[in-house]
Amino acid sequence: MREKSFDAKVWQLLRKIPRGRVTTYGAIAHKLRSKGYRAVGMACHRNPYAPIAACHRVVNSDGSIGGFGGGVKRKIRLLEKEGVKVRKNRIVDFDKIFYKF
DNA sequence: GCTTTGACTCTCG
DNA sequence: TCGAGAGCCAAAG
Repeated sequence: MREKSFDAKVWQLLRKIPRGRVTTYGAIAHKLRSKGYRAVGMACHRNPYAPIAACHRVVNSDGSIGGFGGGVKRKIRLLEKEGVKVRKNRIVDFDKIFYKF
């Protein structure tokens, strides 16, 4: 695996996130040796692996949901369904469910 | 090939 | 706790 665009790498990483766990754009960017936090977010938005890449499991560094194509509410709903508790657009026990690569 | 945009993050008040 | 401003990277036009 190589010769892939920055976005492709992001999608590959997202798919590694276990269910019930969340990560941050910064963590992904750091893993990619880049500071393109924003680029990571765009990769999710442009992600063709919608159901494969856990774009909804990626949140802001503060544990806030951030944004989601289609509605943040939708993202929260998915997270709660996976076992992640969300309170006022913020992840509960974010430090505990935070997935480190 | 340069300019604009975006699902971000950090710092200051 | 919340709001505003500045900085960084990559893809699309």
